[in-house]
Amino acid sequence: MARVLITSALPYINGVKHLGNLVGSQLPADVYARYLRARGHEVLFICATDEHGTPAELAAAKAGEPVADYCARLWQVQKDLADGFALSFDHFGRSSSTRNHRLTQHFAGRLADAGLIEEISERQVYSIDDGRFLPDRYIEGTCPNCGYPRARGDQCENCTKQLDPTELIEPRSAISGSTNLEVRETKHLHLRQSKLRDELRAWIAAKTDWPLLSTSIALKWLDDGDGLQDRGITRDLDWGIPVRRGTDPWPGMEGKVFYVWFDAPIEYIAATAEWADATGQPDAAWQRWWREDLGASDVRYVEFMGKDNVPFHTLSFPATILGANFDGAEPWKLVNYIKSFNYLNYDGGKFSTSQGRGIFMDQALGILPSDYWRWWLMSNVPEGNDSNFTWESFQAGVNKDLADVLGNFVSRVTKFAHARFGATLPGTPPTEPSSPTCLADFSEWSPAERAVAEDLARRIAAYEANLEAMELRKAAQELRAIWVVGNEYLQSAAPWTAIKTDPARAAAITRFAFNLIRLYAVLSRPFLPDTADRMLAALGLADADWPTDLEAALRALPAGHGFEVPPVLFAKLDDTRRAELETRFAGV
RNA sequence: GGGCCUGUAGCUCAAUGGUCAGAGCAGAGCGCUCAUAACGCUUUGGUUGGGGGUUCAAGUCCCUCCGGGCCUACCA
Repeated sequence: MARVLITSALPYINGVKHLGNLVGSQLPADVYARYLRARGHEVLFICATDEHGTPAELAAAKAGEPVADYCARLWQVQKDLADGFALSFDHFGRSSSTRNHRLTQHFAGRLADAGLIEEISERQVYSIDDGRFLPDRYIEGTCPNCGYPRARGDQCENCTKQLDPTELIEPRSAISGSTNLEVRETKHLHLRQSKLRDELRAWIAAKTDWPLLSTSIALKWLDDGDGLQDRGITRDLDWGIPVRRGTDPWPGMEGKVFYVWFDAPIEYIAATAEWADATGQPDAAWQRWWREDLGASDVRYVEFMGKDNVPFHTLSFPATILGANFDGAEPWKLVNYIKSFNYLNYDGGKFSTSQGRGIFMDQALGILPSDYWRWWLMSNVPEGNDSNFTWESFQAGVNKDLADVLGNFVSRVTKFAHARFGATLPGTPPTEPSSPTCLADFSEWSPAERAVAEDLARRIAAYEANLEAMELRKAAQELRAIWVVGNEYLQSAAPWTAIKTDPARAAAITRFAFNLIRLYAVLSRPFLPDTADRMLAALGLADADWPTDLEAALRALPAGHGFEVPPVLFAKLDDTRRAELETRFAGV
C-alpha cells in the first residue's frame, strides 16, 4: 500500500469554470484519486479556490460586494459544482484561509533568511481615478507598431508585438477607461530563483518519465535567453496576504500583499492543514503528507494541471520549497510527478468566459448528469494535443459508449433475467452463502466463461497499467473494451436460446452476466462514480472491492441473490436535442 | 522574431527504429431477437503533409519546405 498525495491546480475564484478548466486538472486528478483509493492506497486529494489578485477585486467591485464576501460566495458555488461533478476532494480549501496566510508569511520569512529575497524599487503605471496600480494587461491604448486601437500593455493582440505599457499611444485604464495615469515608484520583493537555476535544472533533468509538456516548458524557462528570471512576489493590492516576514512585520512593505502566484501553490499545503483542522486532527496529521522529516518521506506527490500552470509548478513553487530548506531544517515535499494537459477547444475555437463561448460547469449539469460529461471529457482528454469538443462528438461518445455498450448490457441482462427467472439470480442457492467453495459448486463454468475470464484478466491488467501511468485516454478505451466483452459473451452464449433446451445452462449464463455487471461497476467507478453506484444498487450492493482475484470476483453473486431491473442508465442524445444545444451554445 | 509541440483511414486517435501501420466512430454485407432500432460477426478504406538523407530496416532518426497549435515571464 502506497501513500499518494494528489493536488489539482486551483481554479481561480472569479466565476464558474468551463469544461476546459475541468478537464485539465480537477477531473483527471479525481479519476486517478478514485482509482488509487479503490486499489487500497492511502490517498489525500486536495484542491482549493485561488482567491487573490486583481481579477477577484474587480469582479467583486462589479458585483457590488466586498471582496471577502464575493470570494466566500463564489467558493460555495465552486464547491457545489465540484460536488455536482462528483469530484472526491478530501478537502476543498481556500487560498484566503488563515492557514495559508500563516504559511505564506512563514515561507517568505524562510526565503528571506536564505538570502533569496531582494527588495527592488520599480516603476509601474498607477491609475489615479481607479486608485490602483495597473498590471500591464489592464492598460489599453493604440499600438505603436500597427495602430490597433485596443492593444494591451503587455502585447498587441492584433500584430502580436510585445509591448511595454509606456509605449502605448494614448494609454488608458482598461478598468475605467480613465486616461488619468501616471508612473509611480513602488517597492517590491523579488524571489531570487535565478540563484537556484542549476539546482532546478538538475532536478527537472532527472524527470525523464514526466510528460514532455511538463519538462520542455520548464527547460525553456530555465535556459531561454538570459535564463531563469527572478520574480516579483508582492503586489500593491488590498485583497491578499499581507506581507510579513514570518510572524514579524516587514519594514517598508506595509500595505502590500503577496502575489497570488506566490501564495496559491502554498495553499496546497495550507489546504492540507485546513483538512486536518476540519477533521479535528493535530498538525502532525497534515505534516506527515508534506514534511520529509515528519513522516512524508514515503509519500508520492502528484500534481495535475493545464499547460499554462507548468512554469509555476516546475520552477517558482519548487524554488520556494527548495529555498525554504536552505539550512536543512525544513524539508518540504517536492512534487514527484507533474501530469500536464493541453487545452480543450470548443467547436474549433477557444472556450471564452468573456464571450460566453463554450459550456460552463453549471450549464453542463443542467443538461445531463455528470457521468455523461466525465466520460466524454476523459475519453477525449487533451493529453498529447489540444482536443476539441463538438456536440456531434459528444453525442456519438455518449450514445455509443454509454448507452449502447454499457447501459444496454445492463438492461438486456437484467430484463432477460427478470422476465425468465424472477427477482433473484436463477439456480439452486448455496446452502452456505458465505462459503467460497460452496459458491464455486454452483457456478460451474463452461469453456466460454473461462475464455471470458482470461480475456478480462488481460484487459484489466492493461486498464490498471494505463491508470497507474495516468494514461487516461487509453484507460477509457480499455474500459470500453472491457464492457464490449460482456456483449460478445451474451451474443455467443445466447441464454435466450439455451433456456429452451437447457434451463440450468441458461441460469448459469445469467449468473455469470450478473457478475459481469458487478465487475463493471467496480472497474468503471473511477470514471463513472454515480453510474457505478446505480449498477451496484440494482444488485442490492452498497459497495464492492476491486477484483484483485478476478475468478472470485466473477463468482461473487450466487444463485438466489436478489436484484432489481434498474431504470435506463443512460438516455441517448437525439439529433433534435443536439441541434438545440448547438444553437444555444454557439456563443456571441 | 525566438522556442516547443504537432501533421497517420472520411472523423477522433494508437503504434520501445523491426511481422502485413492498428482501434473506435462513420460506410457496406451477414447474423441474432435478450436488450435503449440496441448487440455480435465479417468487410471497404492508408504513397503515414511534400521532397531529400542516414540505416540491413524509417510513421518513428536527420535536413528542408508546407500546414495546424501552444508558450514567450506584471492575467491567473
